[in-house]
Order: sequence, then structure tokens, then C-alpha cells
Amino acid sequence: MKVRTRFAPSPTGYMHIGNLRTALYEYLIAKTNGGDFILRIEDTDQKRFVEGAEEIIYNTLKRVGMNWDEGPDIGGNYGPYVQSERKPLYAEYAHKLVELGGAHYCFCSAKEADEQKDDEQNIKFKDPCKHLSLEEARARIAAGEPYVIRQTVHKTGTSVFHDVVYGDIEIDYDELDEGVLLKSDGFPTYNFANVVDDHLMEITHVVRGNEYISSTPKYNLIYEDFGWTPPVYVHVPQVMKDAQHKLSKRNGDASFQDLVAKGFLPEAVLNYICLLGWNPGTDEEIFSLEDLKKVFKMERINKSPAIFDITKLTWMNGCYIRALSSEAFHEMALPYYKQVITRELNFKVLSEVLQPRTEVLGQIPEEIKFLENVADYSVELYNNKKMKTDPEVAKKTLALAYEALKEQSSWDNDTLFAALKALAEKEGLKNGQILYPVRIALSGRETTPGGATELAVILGKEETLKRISEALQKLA
RNA sequence: GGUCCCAUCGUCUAAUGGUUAGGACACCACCCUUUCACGGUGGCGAUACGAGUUCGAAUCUCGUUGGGAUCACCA
Repeated sequence: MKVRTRFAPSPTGYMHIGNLRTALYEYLIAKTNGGDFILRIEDTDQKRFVEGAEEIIYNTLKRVGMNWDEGPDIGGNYGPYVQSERKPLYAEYAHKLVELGGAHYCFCSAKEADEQKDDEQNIKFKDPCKHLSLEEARARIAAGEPYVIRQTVHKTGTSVFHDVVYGDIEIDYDELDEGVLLKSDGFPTYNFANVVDDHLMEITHVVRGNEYISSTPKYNLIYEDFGWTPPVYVHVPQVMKDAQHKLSKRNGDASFQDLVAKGFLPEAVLNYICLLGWNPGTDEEIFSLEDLKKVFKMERINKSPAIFDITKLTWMNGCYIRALSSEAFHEMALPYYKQVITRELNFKVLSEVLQPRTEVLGQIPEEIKFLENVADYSVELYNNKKMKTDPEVAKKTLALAYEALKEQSSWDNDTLFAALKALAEKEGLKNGQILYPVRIALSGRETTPGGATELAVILGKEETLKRISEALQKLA
């Protein structure tokens, strides 16, 4: 049987990290088994629908290269792939389930049911409608009375099911509540739509967060009552913000699109989240989606929750940035340059200097804004013990450097560095006594991406000489 | 509260009864070096606790503690 997995998000306007990781695992389980990955939109809750949310889902999956084989936009043999378009189907199956004894009509209001139950005291809603005869129930429906269809838990004892990650799980049937399957607006709940669709779409592996573990026996009961075969279950642990809280939009935690907006590369984010709760069993950590298709094994998914660590993602993003071709990096970095730079610079050299130093693209503007303007700085900066410089030394060496640089006709790093090095030798100075002050003069900062001569190349001859003479005035 | 699940360095994790408990991030030190970074070398640092089974336990069993999930006409 062909492996088929599905990613079934509800369009609530946001793709969070845990969701994306679930999608990744679903994709990989399909692709490592030569199967199909299906996209299904679960929009049965009309109140939560967010305009444009579907687009975010499509764009995110496309951005990371997880192409779906069937879905709302491209169709397939098991459509439609949007649950609101499948509405009549659920009603049909729900009524059928009533006939099969797996569900019953209920005329109680949501409020009535809610008032009866008590979580603390473990009191469940006991539906009086359960005892209505089918004829009576149908008569009331025919009379126009609003109703829902509730699941009937008709078994006792212990339900056992197997999960790829968690092993065998046992839950007593009397723990199961008889939840609503078909709402009074005619839409199914997740609990029902999910089972019907997974069956009709021939989904073989259901991958979802482990918060569904406790309701899985209810779903299995539905499969059983219909005479259908349940899927293989792969419940995955939560992705946490810290030991107590899971990542969520409410906490203001970063979504995939937030991370990308901050300058994280989609490939790096995907690589990182894959390793949250899964590992290949080797020491390797850097994996492209193509690599993962070769090494992923669902049996190696962990049971315990994993905390999302932005520091490690940042490191990994740096790895991806360094692995970029210099052209690719340059192109990606350019928009960030433009945020703070209006003057003409040697951007090509700037990119060469920045690439090994950049971990997140969003850091770039802050790192380079001194190239646009030198912020006011204290002459104390010229004090550096290791370089054996102070404002007095700087005054002298900057003047020498000015003259030496003024005479240079070719303006590249090797030439400039050789010239200043030769100057130091000639004057009996340490390299640093010239280079350090020049770097301060050009940047006004204690540390900079690149050294003195690299900054000079980036700034160009005219601006370099201008900044050195301004520094000399400051030191005078 | 009932039920279910989880528990190795700060974090992500490896070790499917026998390892000086391994790797990665972070941190620290040193090397490289025109500052910073990159790169290299090294260091710090964990089996939650208590019993049991066993020649031998991070690993199996039980208990304790801690955490999480679930108990919607949300998914």
C-alpha cells in the first residue's frame, strides 16, 4: 500500500514552528517511503477563519521546498481538499454512524452539557438524548428542532493502540467523553472530519501533536464502528518555548515568517526544527531537505518535548550563510545594506568581509551603519595596550598613514595593507600602531567587521582620507 | 481532581545491561590574526530522587518528586 500522509492545518493566519515541524515529519515519512504528501485545509470552525491564511500556508511550504502531491490548489483524486467544501459528506457519514450505533442525535444545548460536567470532580456529561429512540429523535429533527450528533461510546474496558513514537497506549473507555461529531450548524468537528477525511483520502500515517493521544481511542472507535482500518499513528512531542510553556503565538513567540523576516534562512530554520525531537543517530547536524529524505526514520523521533533554542538556530543560520556562494550572499545582503547606506561603497568587498561574520541577515544594518556616518566617539578609543597605541601615538601615525594612503593609486586590500606595513617597518613602529588608529578613525568603533585596510577599500580613497583628516582634527 | 505522557550537561541530543556517559550550541582559555569574526586546540558541564532485579543499571521493575497534555458545538 502506498504511504500517504497529510498536513492538515486550520487557516488561522499563522504558521508556527511546531506546525511546520509536524508538516516536515509528514512530508519526510511520505517521501522516504515513496509516498504522497497531501495538503488539506481544516476550516470547519467558521469563527476562526482568517482571510489570507491559506496563502501563508502555501507560501511557507513552498519556501522550504515541501511540495505537496495533492491539495486544494492542485487538486488530486481525493478532493475536494478543503473541509468546508466537503460539508455534505460529513453529514452523510454522521447519520450513517448513528444507524451503525456509533453515534446518536442530541438535542441538548451546549450550555446544558457544560453545566452538567465538572473537570475537577471528574463528572462527565451524561446525555439524556442517548436513550431517545431513533424514531423519536428523527421526529424531532423533522419538526425542525436543532440537534447535534454525538459519539456513542458503547464499549467498556481498556482501549489499546500502538503509536510509532510512544509505543502501546492504554486508555479506559469510560475516560472517553461522547463528544459532538456534527455541530448544529451542520459542520463536523475536528474529531469527526479528521477521521472521515483520513479514511476517504486513504491516509496511512497520521502524524500530529501528542496532545491528541488521549482522544485517539475515540477516533479508533469511529474507525471500528464504520468497519474501517485505522492508520498508523505517529504522535510527536511538543516544541516548547521553555520547560513550562509551549511555543505559541499568544506568547509572542516567533513564527516561521517572523524568523525569515529577521534574516534567518528558510533552509536553516527547517534544518534546525527537524532536529528538535529527532536525530539521525550520527553526529551530523547539517541537512538539506534532500539529505533528510535519505536519512529520516520516523522510529527515531523522540518522546520528550524539546525547547526551541534561538541561539543554536542562530549558529546554524551562520553555517548556512557561510556555505552560500559569495554571489548569493551578496544578493541577499544588498537590501540590508540599502537600509542604512546611501553613499557609494565597494559593496562587493563589504560582502566578502561580512559573509563569515554574519549569523543573521538582520544584524547587518547595525553592523555597518558606521560606514554611512561615523558616530561621535571618545579619543579614549585610541588607547589600546596590546596595540601599543594611545591618542598621542595615533596623532602621529594617522598623519603618516594619511600621506602614505594619499599616494596609493590602486585601492585594494593587498596593496593598502602592504603599504601600511612597509610604513610601519620604515618608521620602526608595530603594525598595530598604524592599523589600529586607522581603523578607529575610519569607523569610530572599537570593533568592526574587517580591519583597517578592508574598511578603507570599502569606503573608497576619498572618504578614507576625509575620515583620517577628521580624526586628526579631533586629536589636535 | 481523573486519565495519559515525559524525565541524560544551561539547551538540542547519543549511548537498544558492560563506554573514563559521546557529540553539538552556549560559555571560558589558548592558537591563528590589522580589531571583530571565521578556523583550530583544550576546558567547564548531565543520567531528578529512592528502592529493587542483576556479577554488572542512564538503560529493566516499582515508588517518590517535578513537568506537560487532556477532560469544547477549537483544532
